[in-house]
Amino acid sequence: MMKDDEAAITAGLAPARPAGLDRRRRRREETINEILGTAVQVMTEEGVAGLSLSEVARRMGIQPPSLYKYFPSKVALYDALFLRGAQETLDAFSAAAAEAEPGWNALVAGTEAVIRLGLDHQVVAELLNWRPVPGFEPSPQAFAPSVEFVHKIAQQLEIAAARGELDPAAASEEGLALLSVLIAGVFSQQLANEPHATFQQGRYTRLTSRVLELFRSAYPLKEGEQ
Amino acid sequence: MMKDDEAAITAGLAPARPAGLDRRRRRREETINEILGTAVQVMTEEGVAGLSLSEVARRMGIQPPSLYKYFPSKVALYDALFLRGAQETLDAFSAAAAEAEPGWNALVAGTEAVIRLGLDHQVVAELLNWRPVPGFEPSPQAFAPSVEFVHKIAQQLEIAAARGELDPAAASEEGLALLSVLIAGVFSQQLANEPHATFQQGRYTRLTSRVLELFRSAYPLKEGEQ
DNA sequence: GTCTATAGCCTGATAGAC
DNA sequence: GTCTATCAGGCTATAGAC
Repeated sequence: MMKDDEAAITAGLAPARPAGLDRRRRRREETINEILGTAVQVMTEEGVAGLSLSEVARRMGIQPPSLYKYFPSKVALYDALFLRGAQETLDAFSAAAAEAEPGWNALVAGTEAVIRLGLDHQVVAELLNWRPVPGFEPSPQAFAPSVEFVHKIAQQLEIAAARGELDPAAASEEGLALLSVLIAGVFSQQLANEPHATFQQGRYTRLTSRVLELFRSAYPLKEGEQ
Repeated sequence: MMKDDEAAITAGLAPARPAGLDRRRRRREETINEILGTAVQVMTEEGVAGLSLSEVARRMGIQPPSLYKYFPSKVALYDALFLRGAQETLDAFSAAAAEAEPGWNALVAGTEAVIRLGLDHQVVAELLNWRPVPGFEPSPQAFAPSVEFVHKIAQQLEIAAARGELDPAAASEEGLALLSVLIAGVFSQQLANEPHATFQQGRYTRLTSRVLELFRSAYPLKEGEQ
């Protein structure tokens, strides 16, 4: 059984000054990335919970014990996948939001970018948003980007309220919960019922902007607000 | 369990043949129900995909091969769980809707009942709404109640439109998709983030009526409609 | 319909040689 | 860091006695 070790992040950063060590570290990171990529492939075929270290090793042409030089346990591998996925999600939101006008427009752009990313990396999205692996919970470090992500959404809600694009009540716990319900609804319906559709054509994802407008209409500006 | 006591009691009273066959069939159904119930327990602890026939047998105090007298394979067991869950969901919706005024009120009552049922039977709800078991797809028979369920919702949308509670545009493919997005959003967020909360207290489920009102406002009556 | 026994796989993880 | 060898267990499913 899984010993339920510390789900430590194992992308160990050695102090490494000399040049030879640098190259070795780079090779190590490449191998780690190959393991993560192969793991995603396996999960895509066998389900998130169906990940098998033996199968990963088999596909990489190495022996299972070698994997333990990079990840001390299966849980640690899940943790690394979670961390990478959460960071990518945060980056996608930030990048899309940064290119739009701050406030409501940034929120819409960021949301769409995150849904698109999730469609492209479905198993990772499952790992991030649901709880498909009993016994696995992300470590605080792996979860940190997700926290930051929520924080950024709240920020944009506040900006939108300050700009008079939404009623200030939208920038609240309730507003955040409502927004997350709408986005999760679009995403989970699409994934469960039509996982291979594109964002544009998906029966549910194509409702994204309609749903976001619905959110906006839930917090209409009151008389006298800008 | 108590099955043995019951068998002992009825053994002396049972008339010759016809009733004997009857009793045997009833016992068989009881065993099947016990298997299904135990399977739900195991899935609750180990995840939907973590269901193990050996573990079911262990908890029932029988040997694994005995299970094969009732279900020819593990997939067949999943299928039976799916069928039972889908039927219960349909029944819950129908019962709640029947007690309310047909149309919008019935839709609201039915929706709430289904979400409550899902909260009480979370693993079954996962099996019904997501795809947690790679390689398992419900058979047409097991899926039939789900089809009927969607049909009933569409019916109530039409009734609501006919009664002038919604714009007729709500009774469309798009309206159905939008409604399913909203309900799935509430449910999946609650399950993923606060699975142990009650319907009343859940950070997301308590938004249910707010979200349904939002749906209604997405299809406002036009001038001149009743 | 229950059981024992077992086939024929799979898994995660460790020890230790090279 | 790679390997072989192996532990110690898990699993689904089948065969056949009772």
